[in-house]
Amino acid sequence: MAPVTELTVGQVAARSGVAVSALHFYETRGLIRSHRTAGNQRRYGRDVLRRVAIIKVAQEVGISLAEISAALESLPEGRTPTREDWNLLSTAWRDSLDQKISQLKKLRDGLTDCIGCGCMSIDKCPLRNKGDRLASEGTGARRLLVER
Amino acid sequence: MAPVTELTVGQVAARSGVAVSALHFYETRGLIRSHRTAGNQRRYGRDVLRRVAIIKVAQEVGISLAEISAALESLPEGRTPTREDWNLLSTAWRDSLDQKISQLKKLRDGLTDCIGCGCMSIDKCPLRNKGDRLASEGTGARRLLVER
DNA sequence: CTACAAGCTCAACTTAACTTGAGGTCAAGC
DNA sequence: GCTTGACCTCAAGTTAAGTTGAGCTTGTAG
Repeated sequence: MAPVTELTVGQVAARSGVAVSALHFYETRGLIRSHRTAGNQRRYGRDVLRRVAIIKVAQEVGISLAEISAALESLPEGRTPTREDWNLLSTAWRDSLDQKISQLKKLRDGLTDCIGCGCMSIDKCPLRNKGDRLASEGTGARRLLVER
Repeated sequence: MAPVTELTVGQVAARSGVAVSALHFYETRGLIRSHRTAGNQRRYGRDVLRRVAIIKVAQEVGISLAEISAALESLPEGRTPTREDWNLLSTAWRDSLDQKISQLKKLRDGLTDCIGCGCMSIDKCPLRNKGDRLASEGTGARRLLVER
């Protein structure tokens, strides 16, 4: 077979809709890999497109690069996901999405309940108390964001 | 009437579950206000607790400090929200929450549909195409995050 | 064979929302 | 009246996910 067409960064960028600088960045983070030409330029196999696609989907679902990286690395041989692997990943990610959705729903319902009550009374407000509990849990550096 | 008890930063921090440094920070951002004692220490009225409560709730809903600040400032006289104001704010924020939820749902359903298809085929995958469209929209600096 | 586009590396900048630290002041208990 | 804990200011650091720019090399089309 003729060797599969290899792609340059520019081509991958164009086809994947990700900036060249982002591809470089992903590479430093170990999310994608490339080999180099004699002239030190990157060349990618076609599988990089799938990898990048997965990265983007996962990001849209609110998964951090670190987590994505971990998920990809957890695959045997660190290979680009096959259909089977993709089943596992997407199922897991869908679950995390589900969780996030139900969290937001809880929040929305809390907000809805609070409309008109005008309470925010520190002791009684359900939304408030959530925060209080969180805060009283420790004095160390607190999380930057809501637990997801 | 005896003057309403005033609170120190430390007390506000303890009662609101927000770090002292965060309160200072909110002040520089104009989210809360304080007056000073002869010795240049901050003193807060009780209403600051409600303000901080609102800030935290809004943040949990995924609203940025900038937006919160704008919302609070949009109130006549920049006052701490009354029950009426709170109705307006929480309704608006609930709507934005609703939007976010339905966006995530769409994403989840896309993910669900894609399970097993293993496609990620750049052309056919609905999730993929979303990204592609975004990318082909311009060559300028691209958004840091998904539009919310 | 010579432009000029596309690549390369590395360092620095960006935004949000704070935290941490240094160096100095204030206040309250004993 | 002194010690200790709470405050103060201001500058710099932190994390995520990239982007931007400078200075230099490759590769390709005419």
